[in-house]
Formats: sequence, structure tokens, C-alpha cells
Amino acid sequence: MFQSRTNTCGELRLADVGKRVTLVGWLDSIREVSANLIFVVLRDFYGTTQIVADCEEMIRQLKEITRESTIQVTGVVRERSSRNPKQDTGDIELVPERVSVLGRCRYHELPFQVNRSREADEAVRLKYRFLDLRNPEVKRNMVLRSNVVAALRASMIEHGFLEITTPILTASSPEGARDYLVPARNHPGKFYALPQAPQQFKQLLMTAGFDRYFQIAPCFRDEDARADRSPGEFYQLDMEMAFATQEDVFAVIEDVLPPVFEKYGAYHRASSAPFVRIPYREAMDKYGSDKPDLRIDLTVSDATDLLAGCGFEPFAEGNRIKAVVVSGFKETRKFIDKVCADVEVQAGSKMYWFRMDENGEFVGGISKFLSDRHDAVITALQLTPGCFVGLSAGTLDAARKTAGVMVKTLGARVPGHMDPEQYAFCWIVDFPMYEVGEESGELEFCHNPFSMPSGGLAVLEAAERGEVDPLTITADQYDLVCNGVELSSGAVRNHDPDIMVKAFELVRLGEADVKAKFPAMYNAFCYGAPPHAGIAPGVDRMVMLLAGEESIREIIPFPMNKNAQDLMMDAPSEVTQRQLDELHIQLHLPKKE
RNA sequence: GGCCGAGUAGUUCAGUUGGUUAGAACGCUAGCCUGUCACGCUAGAGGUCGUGGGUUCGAGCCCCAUCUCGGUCGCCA
Repeated sequence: MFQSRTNTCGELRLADVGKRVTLVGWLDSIREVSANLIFVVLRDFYGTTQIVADCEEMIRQLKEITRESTIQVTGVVRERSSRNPKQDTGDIELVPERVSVLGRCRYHELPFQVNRSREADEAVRLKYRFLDLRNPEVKRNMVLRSNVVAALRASMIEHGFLEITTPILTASSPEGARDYLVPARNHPGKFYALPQAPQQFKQLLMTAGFDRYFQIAPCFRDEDARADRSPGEFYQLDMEMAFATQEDVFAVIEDVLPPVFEKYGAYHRASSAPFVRIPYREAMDKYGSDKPDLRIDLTVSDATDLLAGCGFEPFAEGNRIKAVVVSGFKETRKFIDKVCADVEVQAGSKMYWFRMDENGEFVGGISKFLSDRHDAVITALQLTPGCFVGLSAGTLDAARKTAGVMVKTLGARVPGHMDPEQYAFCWIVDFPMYEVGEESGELEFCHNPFSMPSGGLAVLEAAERGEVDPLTITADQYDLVCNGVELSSGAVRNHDPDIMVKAFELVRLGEADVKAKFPAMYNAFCYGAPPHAGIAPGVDRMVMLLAGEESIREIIPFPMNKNAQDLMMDAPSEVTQRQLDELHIQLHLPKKE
């Protein structure tokens, strides 16, 4: 019954006219032009081909087939009497001799129209993802993803990296996000954990003598989702280099990523090596963010001394005030209100504003509070007529964060302050090693304890003696940022057990804690470890940037929803009592109200 | 867990101060149409207005509760 196709639906051209061919695919649509003439569009992975029927029997057969059924059509290719330049196969059509249904679609009405599935409710799309993916626009992102991963892999191999897979079932890690746990049947009461990243394994590979490692690595973290963060699982281009410095890692990434971004991205322009390096503290002051969007020319100024005590209540003593100046501002009051509302939602605190009109007067917003310092404000913020000034106030963190959101929002919406069609990379460097914990009030690791403190053992010992403020110690740790999106964190690792212990001692921990938390790594490092460094850019976020999508779910073949459910597979789901018994698990469920 | 937004036909949406039989487009069904390609024309079917309660002579609309989805904050070494 079923015979192999001779061609795909995207393949036939004028040169094929006269050939007898067999095509297979999905019945995309039927156009009934008259009782004696109908056109059927056949769609497969590769494209679409028009089938024309002008005899009674064939029309009857085709009209009986429901949309989205799979069919096989054998017939002769002929030139169309009216061509369609918008279609790759628009010069030809297939005159069918035999049609058979391979897989009948049982429904006349689908959950959504396949060619318009992106407009449908997302929960419905995810439940019927197999239909959603038939939409060429949706499918295209999966093809892009495959191409990008293949290009990254090829480039890494070309750079001398060895792809090595690491365990999925491993040990729970005491640091970082929540783990996904897997009960161990043969070890009652014990659990495997899915890796949050192959961090420790890749460092062990370095210790084992592998010089350059990489992996398109699945990572699992039980944390809540965001538009750009899939819950549960995601992929990283994980890499690590032995006997390497920060600059060695930068050089590889600066060589690998731009060509891929230029070839596969929606914008065919990417930063070239070397990417701009911005110290963390400078980024926070200048852009209000540790992931600045360098396509935007706006920056943040501190206006605390300038505006404190002006009488506007949020600018009261003790609050920090940040300002973002936008020149050439011609937008309406409605526009400003919308920006303020959107900034407040994203930043969690309010945005204030005023403008300088063409006569040099301050108007709108909080301008009436500024009359006593008109000239000083102009001088300090370097205002010119037509400037808009966005303001934020609060704790340093809150004011800075709000200002950062203002930069991105105003930059994206006010014409002339952003050159959007490019990929602007930068490195954020010199992250602080320690911070004072908000809850504990005591010194804590700022990021992860694997990173090498800049200055090594000496600086830690100086801090211990009180000669150096531990808050000024930075780590050889870096973030890769592109267009305001954090693509990756990386670091020169701390490969010296003495420095590890000392780093822990500063936060009131010690050798026993290092050994308890990272037994394999600590042990391995005692047998001669190379200095090493690495990074792990997020594959999903890179593809998202390249595809120009706003939602991470658009570039994942089978995404979970915001609540980490797979609506198509119905996961997570209950299991049988027998399964629980085998695993020695007793449920203790919260009471339902 | 907090905050914001959404939930009306298979789908996307409209629905005025609370007032007759809840509309449109696409899709679906039937008919017409010999070159369509977002085909066109005519007709038809299709609704627990997320759910429950309340206010009212009367609720898609107002109030309360609740569920679901999305965004965001917390969280994400």
C-alpha cells in the first residue's frame, strides 16, 4: 500500500514537468474553485506542492479527506497555467492518478488552525505540540536550534575540544538551586540528584588530564520559570580548559560565537573580538544592571547629592537617587505614563520624571520640586532643551535596578537611542567574591565558591589579618552578556585546596566543610590539579536571541509550561503504590482545603 | 508565596451606564463557481460568557471567593 516517495513537497520545479512522481505529506488545505476544479496543498517537512484535480472521481476522493490527514499522491508533474512566484514549487502542480490516505485525521475541527497556531492559547499549543510543530513558522525554530547546536559543536571540535558526556544520575549538590531528586531503589532512603550543571565533573576531567572539554549539557534546576528561563531543564554549551586563564577562555568564545550569530541570527552583525570588558561595579553604576544592553546609548547618573532634600518625599534623606537622561525626547504624556507603569512592574519600584522644554524650563512630573536648583540640575546632568529625565529612588540596590530597567525600556522605545539589529556582546568581569548577606548580616560567598579569588592565597590572608576589606576582593569570574541577556557565567576555578580552605574560612567555614560539600573535587585537587577555567553559555538563550523570540518556549521542541508541567505527556503524574513501595517512599501530602 | 494581566463559539477577539434573541473574523458543514493560491459568493451548525456564591426586577458586565494560564518579584552557586 504505502510506497516510498520519489520526491519531497519542496523539490519539484519546471525541469520536472512530465515526470511521474509520488509525494507524501499532510493535507494542508483545499481550495474548491468550482465543482469541476479543486486545488489541494500537500505539505511535508520540506515544503508544499499543489495538487490539481479536474475530474469528478478524483475531486470526490480528495474532498472526503480531512485536513491534516497524511496522504500519498502519485501523478504527473505539469506546468501551471497560472504560476505562483511566492511558492518555491509555484511553477508546477501535480495531476494525481492515485491518492491514498496513510493516516487519517479523525477530527474535522482541530484545536487550532495549524498555519496560525502561534496565535492560539499557549496551553492548548503545548498540549497539542505535535500539531503546533507542523506549522512551518514553529518548526523553523527547531531547525535553527539544530543548526546552531551543530555549528557550535563543529567549532568547538575545531578548536581542539573533546566532547565528553557526564552522568545524569549523580549526587545532590549542597550549593545553588533546588535539586531534582531520584530515589535509589537499591539504597532505601537515598537519592540521586540530576545535575544542575556538570560543574564538578568537568573540573574532575581537568584534574584527570583532559586538556579541553566541552559538552552540549542538559542541566536540571528545580526553580520557577520566567519568559526567558525554562523551568526544570535546559542546555548549556559547557566547556573547560586546563592550564588556562580568563583571557584564554575569552579568546575561544570570541572566536566561536560571533560567526554562529552572524550566520544564523536574525541580525547578521555581531561584536568581533575582543568583546568589551566591563567591571561588575562599573556596570552596576553605569547601566544599573550586570547585564547591560550595549545597543542602547543611555546610562545612569547618581543624583543623590543633587536632588536630596528637594521636598519630593521619595527623595528624602537616606534614599539614593538615580537619573537617566534621554536627549531629543518628543514623546507624549501617554507614552511616559506607559513607560512608568511598565518600569514599575519590572523593577518593583516607582519611576519619576521631568522634562526640560524648549525654553529651558522644567515641566511635568516632579518638576515643581526642582525650582530652587534649576541651574545646578542642568549642569550636573548636562541637560539640553528637549531632554527627558527618568528618576528612581530608594536603597542603592532598588534605585540602581529601577534605573537599569529605565535604561532598557526608554532605550528600546524612544527613537534614536538604540541600534537594534546587531548582537552586542560584552564581558562583565571582576565580580566581588564576598558580600554581606541580607538576612545573616555576615560575610557570605557572593556567587560560587569555586572561583579563584583575584590575588590568590595572599589576598585572602591579608583579609584575614584585617589588612584588606574582604568586600573589595574580586574573583576571576565573568559573565557573558549579549543584548542585555545573560548568556553565561564562567570562572577561573580555584584548583588549590589551601586557597579553597582559606576562602571558606573567611565565611566562618573550614576544611571540613569543603570536604563535606565537594568531597570528590577536594580529594582530586590534592593529587595535583592544573589551573583551569571555563564557561557554559546557555544554548536555549542563544537560540532565543538568534531566532528573535521573546519566549524560551518558542525554541524548545517540547517545552513545559510556567508551572513545570508537560501538558502533552501529563508530567508530573502520580505513580502506582507498587512503584512507591519498591522505592520505600511514603507520601505525606498537604491537605487540600 | 506576593503583585499585575487574561479567561465570551473549534480558534482569535468585540461586547457601550447593568436591559429584547450575546456578535465579528477565521475554521467547520451544505450549496454555487473551470486557474485558485489568505480564492470568491450564499446559507447553516456551533455558547454552562472559567467555576461557585452574592447584589439586583434583571448580570458577560458590579461585589466576594476559587480555579487555570501568562508576565513579574522572591528564587535561579
